[in-house]
Amino acid sequence: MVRVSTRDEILRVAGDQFARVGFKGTSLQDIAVEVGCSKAALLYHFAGKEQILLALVSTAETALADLLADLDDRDDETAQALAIERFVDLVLHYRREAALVYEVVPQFHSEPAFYGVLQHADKLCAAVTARSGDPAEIIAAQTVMHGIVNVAIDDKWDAAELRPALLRVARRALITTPHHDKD
Amino acid sequence: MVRVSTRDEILRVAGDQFARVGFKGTSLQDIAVEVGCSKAALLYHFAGKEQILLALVSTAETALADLLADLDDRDDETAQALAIERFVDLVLHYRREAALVYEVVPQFHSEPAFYGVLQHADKLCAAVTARSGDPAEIIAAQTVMHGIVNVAIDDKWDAAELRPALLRVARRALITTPHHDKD
DNA sequence: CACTTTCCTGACCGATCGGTCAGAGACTGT
DNA sequence: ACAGTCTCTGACCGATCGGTCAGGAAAGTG
Repeated sequence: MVRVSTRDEILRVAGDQFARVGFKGTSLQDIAVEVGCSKAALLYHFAGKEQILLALVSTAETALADLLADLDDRDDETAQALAIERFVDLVLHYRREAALVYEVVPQFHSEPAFYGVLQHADKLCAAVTARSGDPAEIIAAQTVMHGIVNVAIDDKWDAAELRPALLRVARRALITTPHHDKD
Repeated sequence: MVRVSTRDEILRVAGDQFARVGFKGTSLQDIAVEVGCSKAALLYHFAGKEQILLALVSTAETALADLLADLDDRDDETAQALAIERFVDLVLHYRREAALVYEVVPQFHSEPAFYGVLQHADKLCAAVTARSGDPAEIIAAQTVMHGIVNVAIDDKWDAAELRPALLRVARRALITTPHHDKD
């Protein structure tokens, strides 16, 4: 039996609920019941409901920052290919956190605490368009990225099945260089 | 000054709010304030909060059913091309309703009232994959469709700019026939 | 004119929301 | 044995939630 700290368990359960039914759609009571503790215990570990979300988002923000750092000294085409692959892997690894960044964070559009992660998401969007700046390419990138995050949330498919399929659709939709993608 | 019925105004405002911050994230009070009537007025026109959502979704369901009917007697490739184009136009015309179908309805997974529209969405998904049945193609279709709906919600772009871009990304990602798409 | 229907309001209801607080139990170092 | 810290609980708080209800203003209808 693995000993998991209550704090980690809260984050796991809350991330799952937030991603499935939204921030407002999840009550502290819901989380507490699934964790198996009292509502007051949640508020012992976190200063408030919003702080739980913040902790989850900051996990995603760190992962996103690492990804962007690896893209820095590459040329546009290499960075684009790498960004696509790393983005898919990131989303598959942090399914819930990614869903939060793309689904619930935008609802807090005036919250300064989320500026960082949204800025990172914008940079990543630029990377997967190979910094083209073309509005149509940006729209395409956002379509694919939002789509990937959405599909990754529901557990109809597992990661092994999802990864090649998502990589293929992303490359088809986003890479415009003459040579074609391989499966 | 155009006279709009309170009922239509409620649907407009509620659709907007539901799509932006979710069903649970929108209170009847919020809707009433923006409509400019009392909360009780909402409940005079609709039997409950959920009935407002239901009315909005049934609008989408009707539009979706019309789309599917046009696909019936076509061969797979023609139906696929038509489905993609009609889907984009449908989403651009019913932005809020489409967002509801793809974002908030799945949160009510056990609600029989939504079975119809979800079934329609599944059929449409099959159509845009040219009925291939290949899991990878289904994943691709769901990615693109979810992405399109997501991008269409926020009003960063207008329909005129969005339409060609969405059509292009959808065709690139989903059409596998040897001949390529044109812009 | 009286009568009905349509549309809407303000007051109110119980339930649930996020959050506070005093204190209990377990463990640690002295 | 004692004090202190960490983790957690049950009782409780004011605010807000979705929803109900009696009744009023306005507009048709006889």
